[in-house]
Amino acid sequence: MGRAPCCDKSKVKKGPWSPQEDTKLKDYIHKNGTGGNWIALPHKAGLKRCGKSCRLRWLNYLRPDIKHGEFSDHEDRLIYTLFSSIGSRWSVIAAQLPGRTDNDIKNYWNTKLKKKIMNFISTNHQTEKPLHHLESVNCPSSNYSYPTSSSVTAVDNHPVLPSDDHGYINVDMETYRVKDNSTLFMLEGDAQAADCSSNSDGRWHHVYGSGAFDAHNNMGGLKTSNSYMGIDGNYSTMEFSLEEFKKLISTNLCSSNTNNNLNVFVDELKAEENIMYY
DNA sequence: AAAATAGACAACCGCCCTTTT
DNA sequence: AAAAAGGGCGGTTGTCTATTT
Repeated sequence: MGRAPCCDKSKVKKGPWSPQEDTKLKDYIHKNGTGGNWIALPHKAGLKRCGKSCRLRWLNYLRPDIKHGEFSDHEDRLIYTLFSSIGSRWSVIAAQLPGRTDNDIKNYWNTKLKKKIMNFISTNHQTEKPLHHLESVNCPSSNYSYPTSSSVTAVDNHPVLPSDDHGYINVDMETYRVKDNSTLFMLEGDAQAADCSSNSDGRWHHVYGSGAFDAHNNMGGLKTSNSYMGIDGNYSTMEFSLEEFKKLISTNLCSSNTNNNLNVFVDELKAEENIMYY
């Protein structure tokens, strides 16, 4: 037996909201707030709607701080970066984009952004770089969990990076060769993170902390145990060769300390051995 | 011009988790 | 401690509009 429905569906209006209904809901909430009970709200507000429907309408559309309109390139990159690392946890992603709702982002991803990115990866134009660098992102919470190989799927012919049961990717660096200087790697840990990019001569530089959330100290900034990472958003820039870079990663992955485990994602690989973490 | 199809996004459903009783 | 209720979330569907046939 399933759980009882939250309201009598036969007495409740469904489908698109009319402007009159919107006004009623807005007026009621402006005067009284939500009262901490969405189920009781429609009756009090004189709406023949399910409480959940009212909640959704308010949170996704009527709320005054909602941002409507086009997504910026910055937002595109942020969504892509977060989706690459945590998958379709839209509410977590939305929390990083002020004014955007999970529903909005989900719709945007499914209808536009995914195609845009797939198109970019498959056509692989040197001159076109809609997502040409990764955003620095904060780890959303202390119980940040990574998708494991069982929860990720290959897109087209792009293989999926293997990961262990804890979601940490087993990096076989031999698999990933830098074909040109536009290849990007992103490192991310549960309490600290680093971005890497390469400069024109193909050497790695800008290995820096991204101001990740430190779950253990409950504050921004990075652990200082790794000298190449910046502290409190102050990036310390060092140059790394690819070999040094590989060593850096393997050192961290070998650590038994969770804080030092790094998760590796590959973005925008432009070689025939393209790898997509999805 | 009309019908069919595709695109966009609002809205719903059902499940899960947390809080309350 | 257990059951019920409420809230939150992600997947999916429904509806409206734009574009193509």
